[in-house]
Amino acid sequence: MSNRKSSPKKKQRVTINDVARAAGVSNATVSRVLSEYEFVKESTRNRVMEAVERLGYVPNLQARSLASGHSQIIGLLVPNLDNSYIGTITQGIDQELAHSNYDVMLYTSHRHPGKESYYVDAFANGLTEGLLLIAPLVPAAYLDTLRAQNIPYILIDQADAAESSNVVEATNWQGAYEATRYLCELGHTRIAFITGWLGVQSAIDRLEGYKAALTDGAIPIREELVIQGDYQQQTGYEITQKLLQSVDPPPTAIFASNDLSAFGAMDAAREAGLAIPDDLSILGFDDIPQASFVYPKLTTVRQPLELMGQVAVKMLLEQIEDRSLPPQRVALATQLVIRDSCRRIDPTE
Amino acid sequence: MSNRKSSPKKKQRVTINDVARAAGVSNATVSRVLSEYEFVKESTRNRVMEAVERLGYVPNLQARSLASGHSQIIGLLVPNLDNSYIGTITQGIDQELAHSNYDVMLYTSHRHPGKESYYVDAFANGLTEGLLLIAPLVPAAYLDTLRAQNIPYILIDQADAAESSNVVEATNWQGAYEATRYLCELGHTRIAFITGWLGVQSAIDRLEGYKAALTDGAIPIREELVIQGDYQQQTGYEITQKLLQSVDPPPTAIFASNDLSAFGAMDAAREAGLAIPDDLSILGFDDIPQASFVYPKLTTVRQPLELMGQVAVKMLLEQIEDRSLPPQRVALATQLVIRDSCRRIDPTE
DNA sequence: CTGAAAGCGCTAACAA
DNA sequence: TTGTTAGCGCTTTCAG
Repeated sequence: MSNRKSSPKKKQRVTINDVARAAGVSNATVSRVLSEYEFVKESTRNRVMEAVERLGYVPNLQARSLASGHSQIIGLLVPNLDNSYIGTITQGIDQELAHSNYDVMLYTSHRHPGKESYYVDAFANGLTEGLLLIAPLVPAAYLDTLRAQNIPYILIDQADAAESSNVVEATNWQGAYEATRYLCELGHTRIAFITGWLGVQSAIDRLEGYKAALTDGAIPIREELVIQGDYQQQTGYEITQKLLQSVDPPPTAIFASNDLSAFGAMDAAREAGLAIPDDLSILGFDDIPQASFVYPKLTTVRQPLELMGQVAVKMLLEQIEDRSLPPQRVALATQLVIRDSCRRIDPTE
Repeated sequence: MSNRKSSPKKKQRVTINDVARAAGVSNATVSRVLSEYEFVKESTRNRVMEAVERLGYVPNLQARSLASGHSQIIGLLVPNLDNSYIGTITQGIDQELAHSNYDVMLYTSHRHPGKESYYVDAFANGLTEGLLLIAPLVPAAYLDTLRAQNIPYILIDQADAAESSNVVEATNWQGAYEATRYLCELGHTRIAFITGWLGVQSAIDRLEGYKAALTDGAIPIREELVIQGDYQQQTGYEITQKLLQSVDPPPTAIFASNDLSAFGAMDAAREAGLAIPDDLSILGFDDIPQASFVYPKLTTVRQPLELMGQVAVKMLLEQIEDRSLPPQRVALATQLVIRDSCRRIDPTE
């Protein structure tokens, strides 16, 4: 008989009822103690905590969410994870989350390329209380459903047309304007521009900033110097190769829409036998960590990536708490970081 | 009366019962259809699917896991996300996961530094069916509990002493040996070594490989050339600065335990006015994407990071399916990738 | 081949 | 201050 209850092999999970029994209270009381409900007698609380301790009880999350309607989980949708642009933003997200009780589900959009509906389902399944979308993604594929399901979401570094989206971005236009301006002031007149993926607004804004600065500097915009990229290093490399071969006279400066593209450009330039910045100035956008570690150190427009992540989390949690909050858009200031990849040239060159 | 049911504002979620009612069957039947149970009459199945479609029904994940005991979620625990070492592994994880029905929860160990217990709870809460741990982490803090809870886990790029751990790693010893050997063959005799964080076995293995190669090359091991690092770029930078100042005669080559440290070393060397590889050869470990984009391109020991991620997922899913599987350890081959950061020197130099 | 019914572990009124 | 009682939405016997 006695060996019945001593069987330790029962790997059954400890439930709230076990704790309740052990503490001689009802499960409701245990629940109250665990959710830090105020009106529980000190002694009862102690008894419960002791039992929790002793049994090694850990609440079951799905049961809790099912009953309460809150999962305390947010989703993070990213195109991929192989560059530190995303990584840095995520760092910020993470920091902010440390102050909260939320955890994060990771969704990568390339896991099911073209299967946006898969994700839409995943978001709608109730697991996730809100969503952080980091650019560059094709938001249109998700956003309608998200709105229909009334799931709060924040777009990071990419605006969309709908008024109802929350977005955290940087002052892309201004950043690009200022950077281009800087290049002009260094005497450059043949400034090529490698765009980002033009499916997102931020890429368009950067392009517009570039154009505006040229116009203000009385430099004609030459379409053959504006090439469509996609934020990938490899593409930056290929574009630059082509640019250097086919445009005559060649540009004296290249402004890339993100640092990764700029790295690609540097590489192509070097392969073409051009010294940076002596033969060619290169300027990036983002200021990811490697920007200060490549050689020469990359002059770039800093986006406050970490801060963007933090702000996004803050906004999202607010929206989750109070669904009636009006949508917000915040644009954080960019800053030109002058390092070693651009040099002054004689205008007559 | 009629306006009662036309009220479209009821933002209540569509449940399985709604579908059942709409299709004129029981919820059990809907469940069967959705879980692709074989023995459902064709016509019934169609009716159900039609209703699912029409109502836009998406199953609630927590309810499903609660009832079934399976969440179809695995956890990914990483130290951080700001470098592409983790990113590349994650890429592999992701690819493999694309074939499965599992999603991933992301836990970063620096979110709650020192609060390992927080994570242990998070893992034990039933949300996660298994765990992928990417180095460098302090596994001891988790593993006991994981084992006690019988949660399957895989250590990536870090072994631990316990026989019972599943691990996916690379041939660290051999990789380091071969690389050091290469440096010797280039004529180097003063080869400094920047270790990784010695809390993980892989870092120790690399150190041992380095030492063994020196010994085999009849080169004495000089302790002042072996400096303890931690896999961070910044640390690699600081160590190299010190190394170049304080050791006389200075090393002619530096072998860093990971690429990030190697980048730091390159930077310090350059600041000290040394040309790479002319004045100093530098060799890394990992072959993260940037390795081929820094200047000069980094010679390094390639770890099959993506593959490691894929294999880890495969192993984990197997373990989840069948908890009784014996623990496995697989070591994937490394490969020396010779690029431009090392050069032959005259032994008399 | 399908339905009824009993939970999974927890929360949240409602009583007491 | 605490217990009782319904569920949350789904899966899974067990009958039929």
